[in-house]
Amino acid sequence: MTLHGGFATFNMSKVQTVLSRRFEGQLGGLGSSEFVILFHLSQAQDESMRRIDLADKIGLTASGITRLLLPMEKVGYIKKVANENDARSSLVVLATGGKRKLNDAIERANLFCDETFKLKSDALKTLSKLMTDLGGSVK
Amino acid sequence: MTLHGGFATFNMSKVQTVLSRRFEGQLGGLGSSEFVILFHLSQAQDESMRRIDLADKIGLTASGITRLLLPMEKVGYIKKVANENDARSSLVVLATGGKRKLNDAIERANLFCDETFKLKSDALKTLSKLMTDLGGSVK
DNA sequence: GATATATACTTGAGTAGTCAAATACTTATC
DNA sequence: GATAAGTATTTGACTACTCAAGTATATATC
Repeated sequence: MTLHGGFATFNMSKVQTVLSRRFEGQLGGLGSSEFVILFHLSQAQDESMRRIDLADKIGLTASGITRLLLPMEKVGYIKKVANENDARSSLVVLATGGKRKLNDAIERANLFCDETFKLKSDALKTLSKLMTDLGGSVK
Repeated sequence: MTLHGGFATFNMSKVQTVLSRRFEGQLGGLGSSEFVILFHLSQAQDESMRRIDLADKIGLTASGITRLLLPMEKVGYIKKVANENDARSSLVVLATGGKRKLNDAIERANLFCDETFKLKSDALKTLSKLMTDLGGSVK
């Protein structure tokens, strides 16, 4: 049945908007995309990435990244560093302000996740795996 | 492990944005939320719903619905009908223009789904069920 | 080593929402 | 039947993006 995919995406869209709206309220003034950016930076080698790789990683466009990073640089969450090997791209580096904010947000996020997913841990494992697979293959 | 939920939602967010961006391109000028609205209207009794129920169904706020419906009424996809039983709310009714547009979009959507989910049909069934459950329980 | 093509990023203009406050009606309580 | 509290919708001001086009640099080809 071909609409399987359609229904899955309808509901995914709903779950995602509702969840991320609620999630955002728990993040201490951080947008959920900002949180994800800081998180990925913290996991990356040297806590830095090219903007384009960041965009791919989280599924936004390059221009979306530019617009999101602008205010984050102003308040000192990230820094912009020239790329020696390729002058077209600059590197985004996690700054100390961003590290502090991220750790704070992770604590809140953990509480939120515990609360939200308390009773659904089997389904959650399945979901997590599915999403990780899909997240890697979608382009 | 508490971050299970976090990772699941990160990836869900990515899958969702990427997928819905691509989906939208296949819809013949319809936004993906517009598509979902028309679809739910077509399934509803008398092809009509209260705005607030529509909002709950698809996970948007009432004001989001207001803004989305405005242009859709202008181009004749839906109509606004007073509610006899409760003058606070008006009913949204699927109009002929919307029906035509929806059928057209469903055909395209089917092609898109076949194409996108071709090789992933097991995972898809699981995903579909999971999302339907979650979509019902999330609030 | 010029020329074409591709990549990384930014910018202008627009869209699809959000939240908080305002309006208009309904329901419950006394 | 007035008054309070709740529900449905709209509006103003804002955010978080998108796409298309532009700029700057890099890479491949001849």
